[in-house]
Amino acid sequence: MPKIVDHDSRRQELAAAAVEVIADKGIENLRLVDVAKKMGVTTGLVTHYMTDKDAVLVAALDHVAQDLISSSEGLKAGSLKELTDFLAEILPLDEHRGRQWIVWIAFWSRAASNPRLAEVHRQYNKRFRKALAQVIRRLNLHDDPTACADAINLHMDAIAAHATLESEYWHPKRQRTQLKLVLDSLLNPNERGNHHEPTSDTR
Amino acid sequence: MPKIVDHDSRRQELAAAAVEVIADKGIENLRLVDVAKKMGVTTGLVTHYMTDKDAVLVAALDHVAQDLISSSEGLKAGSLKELTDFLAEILPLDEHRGRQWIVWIAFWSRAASNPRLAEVHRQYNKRFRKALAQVIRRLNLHDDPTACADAINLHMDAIAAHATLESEYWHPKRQRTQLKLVLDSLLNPNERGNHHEPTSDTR
Amino acid sequence: MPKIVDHDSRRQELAAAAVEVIADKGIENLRLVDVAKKMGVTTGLVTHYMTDKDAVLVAALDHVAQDLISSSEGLKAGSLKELTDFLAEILPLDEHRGRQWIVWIAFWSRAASNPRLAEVHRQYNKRFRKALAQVIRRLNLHDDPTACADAINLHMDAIAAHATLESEYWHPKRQRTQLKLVLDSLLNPNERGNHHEPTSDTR
Amino acid sequence: MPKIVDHDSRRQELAAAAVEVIADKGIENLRLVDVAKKMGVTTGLVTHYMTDKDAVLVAALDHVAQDLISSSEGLKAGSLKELTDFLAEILPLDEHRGRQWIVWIAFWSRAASNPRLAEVHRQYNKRFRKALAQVIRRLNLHDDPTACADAINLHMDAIAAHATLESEYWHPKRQRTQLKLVLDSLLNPNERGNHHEPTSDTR
DNA sequence: TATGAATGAGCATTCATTCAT
DNA sequence: AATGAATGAATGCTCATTCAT
Repeated sequence: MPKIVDHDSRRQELAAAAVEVIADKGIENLRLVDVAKKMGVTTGLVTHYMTDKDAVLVAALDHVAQDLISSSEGLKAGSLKELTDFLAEILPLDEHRGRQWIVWIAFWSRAASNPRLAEVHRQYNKRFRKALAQVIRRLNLHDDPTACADAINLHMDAIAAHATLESEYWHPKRQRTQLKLVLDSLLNPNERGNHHEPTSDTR
Repeated sequence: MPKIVDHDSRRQELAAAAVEVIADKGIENLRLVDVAKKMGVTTGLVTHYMTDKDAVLVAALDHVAQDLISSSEGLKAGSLKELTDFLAEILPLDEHRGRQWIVWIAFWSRAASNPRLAEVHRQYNKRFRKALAQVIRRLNLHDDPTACADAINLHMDAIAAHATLESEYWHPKRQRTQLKLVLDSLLNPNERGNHHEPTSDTR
Repeated sequence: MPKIVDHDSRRQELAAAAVEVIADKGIENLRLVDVAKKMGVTTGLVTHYMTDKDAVLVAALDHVAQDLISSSEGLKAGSLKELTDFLAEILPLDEHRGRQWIVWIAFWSRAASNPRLAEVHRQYNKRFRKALAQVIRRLNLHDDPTACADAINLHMDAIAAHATLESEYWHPKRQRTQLKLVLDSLLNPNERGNHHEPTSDTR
Repeated sequence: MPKIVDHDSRRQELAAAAVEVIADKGIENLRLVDVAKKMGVTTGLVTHYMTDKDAVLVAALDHVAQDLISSSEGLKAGSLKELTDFLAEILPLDEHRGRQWIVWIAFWSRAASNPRLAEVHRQYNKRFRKALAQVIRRLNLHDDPTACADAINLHMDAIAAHATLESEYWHPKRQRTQLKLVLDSLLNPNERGNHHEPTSDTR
């Protein structure tokens, strides 16, 4: 009997390898040979588990999104401070997070012309916004949790995107300050009474 | 006697054609042949005016950035309302602006592995932030104009990016609401006294 | 204790499966995986019983040739009519025969660059011609049985080949008419006295 | 202005080169690189004039069919003898004709799974049969010219096919004898009155 | 005996780039 | 200035074959 291999874990390894290559060379320079090399296998192995290059891209996007977003679900934050800290932990403040964001952002333009990638993007954003809205609602931080969750979702992406492009300007301290500035402006734990009418759209 | 041709305007036409192709097919599907076809000329013409494909990309990025940013410099906004309206005008609320943003965003990941593109990005962001900071300072909307300008710069990119990916969710109305939410939270024409200490960095 | 397996029957199954795949997809699209799939086994099984792809091809050709030719040996035809009927039975008048001929013909070009396949072809043609010549001689249908057998051998292949390519034109009725036309012209049960001198070559 | 090139003649050269390669190595071993090499150009040139490999195949088939069939149209044969001689001239009696027939036959199985190739095959057979039928009718060689033309069309293909597979057995003399045997049996310049009822189908 | 994981050579195809005209 | 013919490197993908289990 041949070696038994867990197909799923093999696909995860491939996705992880693809993520590394994208972080290193950019998505436009992703070659299946490099993904294989990074895993120490051959090109044939890659197409053995993935139907084609597109599938590798989808797997890579999904993999990195999982890493970035997963911890947000079931978030136990008990205060604005804790929420801020949690979000700061996701920002590209260190090498590892930086590489993840490079990959996440690399797919933005790709998704514009690739429905499958766009769908993955949509799903993860939706989950992230939902998780955020729950916390905002629970802690009573704003009377339009949906719009606020939207704003935070956007701002996280934006800080990260600019940090990958202008890393010198967007050093860790500035990222934190920026995050705090926006969260503090948007959310107010004590003084309620917001002039924005809640958005009814809850999708 | 050779035909007299305005080199600069020819290069502008090429850049504009490249922008169209990118908006249509995505930057990863940009072929020089298609750029030439869009202009009704041959491939040779493209390489006659541009040293190589990279130069075409730089020109395209520069072209679209010019379109998006130019109006912000020397901005005459006399109130928060006018600033908001001006910014809304830049958002991808219509087809034309939408295509411009697709292109601008397409270069985000590209810039990560291409210094020349990153440089263009940096320059335009800097100019945009500077223009915004001036208005904020002039109208006395916040006591840390730089950080606020940063936040707005980020948020504009973020709204646009998500709008290109999730156009259904980010319909024009939601884009406006989101913009207003953030600007109103950040900037306050009357009630001054901000708890953030001004950032000293002014680059 | 290892399972007891009849090697020969296993190889026959493989050959039959290969024949089906060729009839379905064409010989140039024959993949060993598909042969395995058709049998419900794995690729490894195929190479376990066949040294390589070439061996599979040879086996498939042999298998289909056997089906097409076998009944001709020891043919008991007692008249031109019976001979004609027998030959008609081999023609691609129905789905089953049609598929067999597709495969037989598929090997014609293949054999041109593959000695082993050419050899199989030669052997079966020789046996078929010999069987035909015997009948012609026995029934005294022509005084050059060899040349006549050649002609019939050729014509059977030709009708079948054209029938696979132009199935609409070469509908069953036309195939029969054509066969009868040629046999009646060539062979004459009563009126002997033929102006062709018998070919001496009997290989 | 660049070198002006006659696209059509370039495509003809490519087709001719492809024919040579097929005759040399068999259609299943046709590589575009070899076609290019045979012409002394590069692979890029091939795809510059042909959309893909399939187009090369179609062009090659068309090219060889033209060579084989063309002379039959407007055939001036004034007797059965002249018709026989004309047909003999087409048979693979020499190296050159032999190579052409190898290619023509190579496409038989290919056509079974490729509609475009099948169509070319059909067209040329139709034209050849039509040309033959005209001669038979003009010389009054048979009262069912269509069926006879069919028979001759078939028999030419069959002799050639077997000659490529069993060249030793089907030496030039046997090919001629076989052709004469069948033509003489089928067609009779003097003794008319055929027992076959003419086929009405004239397509 | 049979499996199926892994290999890696082979090949069509794409496309930026060059250059003679 | 502009053309477009030709190049050739680069790369995704296919698939026969090997081999450990």
